Parts: sequence; structure tokens; C-alpha cells
Amino acid sequence: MKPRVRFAPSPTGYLHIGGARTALFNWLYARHTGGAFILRIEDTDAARNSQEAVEVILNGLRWLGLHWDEGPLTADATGPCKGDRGPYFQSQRKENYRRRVEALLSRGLAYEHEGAVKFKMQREPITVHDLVAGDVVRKLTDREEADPDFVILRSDGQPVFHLVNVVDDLEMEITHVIRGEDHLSNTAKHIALFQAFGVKLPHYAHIPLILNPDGTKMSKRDKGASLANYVHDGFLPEAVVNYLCLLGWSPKDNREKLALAEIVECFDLPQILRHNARFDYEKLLWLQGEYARELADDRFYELAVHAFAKAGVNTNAFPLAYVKAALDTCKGKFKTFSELPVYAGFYFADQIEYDAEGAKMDFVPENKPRLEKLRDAFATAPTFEAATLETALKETAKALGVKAGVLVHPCRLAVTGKPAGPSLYHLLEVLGKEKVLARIERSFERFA
RNA sequence: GACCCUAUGGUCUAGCGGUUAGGACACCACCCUUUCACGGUGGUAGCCCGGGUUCGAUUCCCGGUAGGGUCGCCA
Repeated sequence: MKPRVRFAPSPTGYLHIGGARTALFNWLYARHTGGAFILRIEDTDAARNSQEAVEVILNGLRWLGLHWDEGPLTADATGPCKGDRGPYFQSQRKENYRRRVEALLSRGLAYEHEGAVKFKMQREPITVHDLVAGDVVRKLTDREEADPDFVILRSDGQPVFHLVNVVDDLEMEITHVIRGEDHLSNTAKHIALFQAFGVKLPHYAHIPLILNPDGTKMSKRDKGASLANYVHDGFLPEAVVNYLCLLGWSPKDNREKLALAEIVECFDLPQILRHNARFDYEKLLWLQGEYARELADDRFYELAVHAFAKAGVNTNAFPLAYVKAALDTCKGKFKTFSELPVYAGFYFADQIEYDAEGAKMDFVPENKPRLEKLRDAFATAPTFEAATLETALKETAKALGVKAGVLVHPCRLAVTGKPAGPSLYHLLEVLGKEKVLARIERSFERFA
């Protein structure tokens, strides 16, 4: 039988980066083995679940490219799903849980207590045969020693996580439960439940957690815990996916930047590390830069235009050729797309602000006559192309007896307002003679 | 408090009894370069501690310490 794995998030309104990795590892295992990846929404807690919250999860998985073989097609719990083991929303499976509780009750494996139903848990240690952690013998804690039984149906009739999770996994015929290590201790309860239902256990693989850079638990409040964060900051899904794979897993041959197809090829459960990993934003940024540099032109333009639009800059107000030429000077020079509007905003702004530090350094009295000379050279250059402008600048520098850099810096600041940016000669060409000369002219009033 | 998992440079990792402990990110220096970035070269930095086992432990065992997880009518 082909493996059947599932990602079973609770719609809380955001997709945790650790949850995203759990989904990814499930997806990778399914693709590696030719099995099925199932998405199940654990929305038993009606009070805090909403359709929008489900939307966040669906969108997150879609953004990452983790398409599911079975599960919801929309965020509507009563809406259409694909797969024949549905419903895939727990809120729609009440009847299944009720039947299962009845069965346990009638066989004396559960009992009513203060209006709730509790499962009779065994006191003997339970061994979890975990594909990642190995054999784990789980003994009762002191509190469980006092009362090992646990609630499976609340007094208001709502089923509890442990029950629904197990019922769904067995009814959906899940073969491998790949989930966060935070569930390892709970697994004993789940195993007892599976046995009570008289069915074969799924294989378990508990993957380590992702921690904050300081080693503490990454919770909703932490910056960087939400996947939406990376989407918002203009990361590329392929970079995030690649990075997530490297947290707790490695191909063991020193490769780090890997295409998804390569990862699918060599991914497997036993090679997953057993210890938690800290999230290294800098390394993610590095991968992001790697992927951003080799983006296909069309996708690059699309993402760039979108980034500008989000920053309130409508690049469509400019000629398409101008926009493309401008963006071409930026490709490979920034990492996340959220940097772009600041990096290249001068192409699309009427008024430019001068960087304070740069102005102090470059808009000094002795530079004014130099910049005037440069302006004249640009004005009389035979063409306004990068190569011509470079020649003009270098000849001007030579005539003035200074290094090229002495002209380059004030010129860049005058034209872009920034001390760093795209190749100067190329950006001058893109901006065009009129804007360049006007901006240089305007900068003169700023010289000390 | 009890139970469970884990421990290689700052971070992610390779290693599975004998290695000059390898790679990547970050950092530093230099080169390239009009800036920034990229690229190139070199460098700083590591086996948590204590006992065993062994001719020999980063590697195996035990203990400690530290970090993480779980013990809920949350999931």
C-alpha cells in the first residue's frame, strides 16, 4: 500500500513556520514514495475557527507549492473537497466521532464522568517506535499516575483533539504520522486509542522543532514565526522551501542549494535530525539572494512590479521599456523584493531625498565645480549610453586630475539620492539625459 | 514536580572508534569593481562537563549540566 500522510493544522489565523515545515516534510515524503498527501482541517474548536483562518492555511500551502492530493478545495467547511475519505474538516465529522465514542463506551473502554467521557488509559509504559526518535518508552508522569484516564468528549459534547486525531487518521487510513516533536509525549495516548479501536498503528515520525535564534520556543508572538511574514517581506517560496528543508535534514553531501526535485529524490524519514534547530534568518536571506539572482525575467518583472505597487508606486504610469530597463539594472543586487522600492525608487519618483550621510560626504564645496564639469560633459556627450557616459566621466576626472570615484559618488547621490545602488552608468542611461541633467542641476542648491 | 527528546565553531550541518574534525551562512582581511551586490583568495572560531568501556573516544555506556517538549473538558 502506498503511504498516506497528512498535514492536520488547526485554523488559528496564521501558519506557523514550523507547521509549514511539517507540511513540507509530509509532502516530501508523499512525493518521494509516490504516496498521497492529505490536508485535514482540525476545526473542532468552533469558537476560534473561521473561514478566513482556513484561508490563511490554504494560501500558505499554495504559496509554498505544497499541493494536496486529498482535502478541501475551498476554505468553506461545507464546501467541495477532493478525495474519497472526507469530509476533510473535523467540524463535519461529528457523527464519526460520536459513533466511535459510543463504541468505546459500549465496550467499557471509556466511561462518563461529570458529563464528559473519559478514556480508560493503561498504566503500563507504552513504547513508541518512532522513525526519527527511535524507540521511546513513555511512562506515566506523576499527575497521570494519579489519574491516567483522559477526556475524549467534553461535557458540552465536543470531542477532544486526541480522539478526533486518532479517529480521522484511522478512517483516512493514514500510514505515516509525520508531525512536530511536541506530540511525541502525546503519542502514547494515541497508540492506546488505536489499540482500543482494534486497528493497526500508523508509523510515527516526530520531527524536531524550529526555535528562535536565541534557542527559545518560537511562538505566535515571535517575529518570524508566521509564514505570512516571509510572503509579505518578498521572499521567494523556493528559497523558503529550500531553507526549511535544511533545518533538521541534509542530503549529507554538502549540497545546500537544492532544487525541489532533487530534494524529493533523496528525502527520507530516517535521516531527519533529532535535535531542534534555530531559525537563521541570515542564511535564509542568502538562499533568497541566490534564487532571486537567477529568476526568469518575466517572473522577476512581475514580482518587482508587485513590490512597487505594494509600496504605493504605480510603475504602469511609465513606459514598459523604461520599467524593464530600470529593473534590469537591479536584478541580482537585492535579496528580498520588499527592498526594491527603496533600492530603485529613484527611477519612479519626481522628487528624490538625499541620504544625509552621503550628502555630508559628497555635497562639499570642492565637489560643486567638479559636478558642473561632469554635467557639461554629459550634456555634450555624443550619445546618452552607459559606455559613452563612462568615457565622459573618466575623461572629466582625468582633466580635473582626480580619480573617477571623486565624481562618481556625488553624481550618484545627486541623481539617485543614495550612496549605493545599481551600476551608475547604466542607471544614467535608463534615466535619460533630461532627468539626469535636471537632477544634477537641482543638487547644486544642496552644496554646503 | 514527573515523564520524554536532544547536545560538533555564533548559526545550520557532515562525521557513525584511529580524520590536519569537512561544508555552508555570518564575521574579518585582501583581490575584482564607479557604489552596492556578485565572484575569487585567505583567516578567526567547534566536538557541554565528569566518569567508564577500549590500545585508542567527537563517535559506545552511565551520570551531571544545559536547552526543548509533554503531563488541559487547547490543538
